[in-house]
Amino acid sequence: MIQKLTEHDRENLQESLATSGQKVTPQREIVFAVLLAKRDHPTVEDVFQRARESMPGLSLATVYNCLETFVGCGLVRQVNHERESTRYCPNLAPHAHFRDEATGHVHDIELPPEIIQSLRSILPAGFNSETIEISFRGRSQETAPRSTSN
Amino acid sequence: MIQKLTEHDRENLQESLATSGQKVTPQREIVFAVLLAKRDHPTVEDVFQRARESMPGLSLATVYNCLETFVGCGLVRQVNHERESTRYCPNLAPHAHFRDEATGHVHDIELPPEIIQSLRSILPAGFNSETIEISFRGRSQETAPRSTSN
DNA sequence: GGAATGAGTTGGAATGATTCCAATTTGCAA
DNA sequence: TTGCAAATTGGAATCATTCCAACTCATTCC
Ligand SMILES: [Mn+2]
Ligand SMILES: [Mn+2]
Ligand SMILES: [Zn+2]
Ligand SMILES: [Zn+2]
Repeated sequence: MIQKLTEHDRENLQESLATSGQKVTPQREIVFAVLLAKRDHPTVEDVFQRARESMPGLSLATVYNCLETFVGCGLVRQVNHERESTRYCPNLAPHAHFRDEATGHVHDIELPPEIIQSLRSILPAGFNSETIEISFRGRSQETAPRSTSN
Repeated sequence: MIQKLTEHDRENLQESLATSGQKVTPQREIVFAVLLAKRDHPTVEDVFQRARESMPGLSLATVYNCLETFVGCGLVRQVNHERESTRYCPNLAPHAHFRDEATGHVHDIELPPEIIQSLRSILPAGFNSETIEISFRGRSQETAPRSTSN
């Protein structure tokens, strides 16, 4: 069900792992491919189900391990909303998340650099932030079904 | 250990509860007082410990219940960071949170209305958001020990 | 080659915050 | 008083995540 990684994506995976002294494995390839295949912010369980179609023996523990590894080497971001299961996002561009309360879907919202700047500027002296997380909650008129893009 | 609610705070509690058809109880008074006494974004467990000093028989379940009730009637906000325990905040003014990775402390960051506006404006058409949450993560030069105000 | 080494994987057990539930207790109202 | 409905309580159940010990597999070293 899951298509192989493109040459480019595979290289990206390989290099990112290499920088933190880790290797590409069949499991990591598939988990990464699953994330790229459908960018709908899947939970670990979602990833597990999808990845299993290509690799039936894959274990849930390994999915947790792979995702943790990817987060560690900056290949993907974790996305948390309230107390729900953690979701994973391979979009590395600065962006916020919009959580549709009706459907549970999570959408990426592009974040202009000037907004990020103005946010940083509201921090009092002495506060140094490496990370800013912004999440919206509400309803959206769930438009285009959103293709199963790359 | 915990001082009683001021006349003003008690009224506030009473009215907020009333609007959603609920009543003031000794447990709710104490839990609310605990939140107001030390605005350090305590976890449920923190609140439980502090409240027990004034009411030894108080149960953890009740603390969960009270806090849920307060969130429901808009008296306090929940604050989540990553996968950690939920924290509670009685500051109703629009504000972001800064989580100090060194100490674990959570600080309120005032949020100017124009920032909120500009954030709303980045939402594509069709997205209606009722809530925006902003959280910073980083280090702060932990200044003034922050008084046990109010 | 064949053993040693070490990262990665696996299944299942352990954790821990939160939720559920059934039994009491409480505050009012009939 | 008696009866109710809401609130409280203690303990069990949930469930995402973490932990762990055994196993696999590729690579390095005689
Ligand atoms: Mn969607
Ligand atoms: Mn502090
Ligand atoms: Zn995203
Ligand atoms: Zn706050």
